[in-house]
Amino acid sequence: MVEEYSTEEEFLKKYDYKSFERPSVTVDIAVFGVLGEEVDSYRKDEKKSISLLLVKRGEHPFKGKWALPGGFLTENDESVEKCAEREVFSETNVKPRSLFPIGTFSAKGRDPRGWIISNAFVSVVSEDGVNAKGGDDAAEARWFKGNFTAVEDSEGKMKKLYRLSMTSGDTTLCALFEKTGCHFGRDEFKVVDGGDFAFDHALIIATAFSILRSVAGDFDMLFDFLPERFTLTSLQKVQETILGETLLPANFRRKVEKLVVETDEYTSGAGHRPAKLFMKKVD
Amino acid sequence: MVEEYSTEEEFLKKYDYKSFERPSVTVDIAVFGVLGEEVDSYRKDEKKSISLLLVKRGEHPFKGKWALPGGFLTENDESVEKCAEREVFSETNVKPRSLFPIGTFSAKGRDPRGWIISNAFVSVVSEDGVNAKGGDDAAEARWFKGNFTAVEDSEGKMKKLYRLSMTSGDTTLCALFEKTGCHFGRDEFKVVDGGDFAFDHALIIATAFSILRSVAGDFDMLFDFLPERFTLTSLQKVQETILGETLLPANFRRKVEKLVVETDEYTSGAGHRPAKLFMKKVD
DNA sequence: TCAAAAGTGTTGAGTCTACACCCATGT
DNA sequence: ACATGGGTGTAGACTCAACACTTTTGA
Repeated sequence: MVEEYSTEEEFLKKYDYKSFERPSVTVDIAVFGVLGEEVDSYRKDEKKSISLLLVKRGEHPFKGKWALPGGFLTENDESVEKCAEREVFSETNVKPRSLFPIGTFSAKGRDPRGWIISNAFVSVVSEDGVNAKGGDDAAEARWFKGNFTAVEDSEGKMKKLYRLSMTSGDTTLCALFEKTGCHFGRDEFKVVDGGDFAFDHALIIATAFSILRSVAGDFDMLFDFLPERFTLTSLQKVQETILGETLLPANFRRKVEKLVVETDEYTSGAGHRPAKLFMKKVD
Repeated sequence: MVEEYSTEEEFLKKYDYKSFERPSVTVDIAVFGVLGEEVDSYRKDEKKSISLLLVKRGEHPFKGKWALPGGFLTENDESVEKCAEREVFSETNVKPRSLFPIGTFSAKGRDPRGWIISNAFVSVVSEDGVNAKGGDDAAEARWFKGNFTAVEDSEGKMKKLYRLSMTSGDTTLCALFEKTGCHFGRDEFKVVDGGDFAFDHALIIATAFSILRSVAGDFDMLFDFLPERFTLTSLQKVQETILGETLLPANFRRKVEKLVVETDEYTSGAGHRPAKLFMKKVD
């Protein structure tokens, strides 16, 4: 490689870029949705919660553990985004509304099979087209209700601990993290207890939750969780769910009114006053 | 691989994760600094400008073109961050203050040598310890004064065009982009004219500038451009340079006063009233 | 009738912007 | 003396959180 070549063409013919030691590359996607739960009274609206799609691994390593959907980058010249889109579709039968890169995870030892690095993404799917099912190599795919919050440390100690808790039916997965810093407005975490997640997926999930929350003010992203037509309250619920706090309806309406256009449609059959349906403003 | 293995151990022994087709992996870093330019009057302070480190390629492909510092991930089990840090140090002799992942670039055809994907980073170095010089395989390393702004389209056409212009001495590099969207608060660009940059580095640089600007309000990041002790005006200049707009000093001081602690040191010999030196508050 | 959500109006606290003004320095 | 940046004060504009209040529906 220190040899001299006179033309680029000649160089390329002799150059073997595969002759070096190199990692294998995977893609993992944190697919988020804001899904509804049934509720008691006919008057009340659905309670929403932030949900994340996980698949139970059908093969070694981590056979039987829960992991993010994803897979190897093996199709020649396929981009990581295309690969991520393909993997999400094969697990959910839904084309993701958006796909956002949240970093490459490449810490030593993250995969027992060897030197394998993962390009992680956050993806958002809308509540209407959601029907997860285990596809190809995944034994089972399920939506987990997720929660990622700072925990109060027992008096005195100043470590910033965060707990991830994910529930689906009778299955609950937990993990514990320490916040190690904040750069470029993005929190960084270290795993204290990886729980029962496969690979380093606990860390990827924590990062995904943190980044999702940090962009909770971006309404273009919030729209992706909803159908084309939606009520302002459902939009508010999405933001509240991601932020983990409630907002005052009057103030929320004023904030979003420049970002939406009203339609002439209304909801009905909800046990209370009908709500006007809105659409995202395209301008 | 569809065979059944009873234990994870047995599986790992037989599993050859390298048997699949896979890309080679590189790391490219947009190293930013806010550097001063000499000025005429003894009274005036240095004019600052946002600068980016580029290296002139000494080898094919793109021999003689300017590229971001970077290199292949070839050292077994090395993480992408470690690799990026090592590459920056070998080009600048400066440990980067911070390193922020801005995505993986993997579009088909981005590298003429074949299927090679790049993990891109933004890095910030402080103005005091900057002494760029061409290291190992790079023929020459130089700081380019950079500019990335929207251009007014000649009447009517609504395409959102952006121009990147980089200057170092008598060398000027230009490229043109179209903004294709905005997801998660991050602008996305398509190359209209890649100019004289190597590989797809025009696109990586545009993305880097855009992301840097989007986090210009994060003071922790701004501090990384400065020495440990600094004047409030120099901090203001850094933010102004990145934002591309001027701010009112009185308002700026009020905004940052909670984020810094004063020292008992002052500047001197500046041809005007001395300025108190401040430090980043750690809390 | 009434609980729940849809939707409007208002007030006061706090923040931000723009500008006016004085201070200290090296040549 | 004076241009230049360092630094403080303040009035008006603007934004936003909080709360009060009216409307409309399905059972």
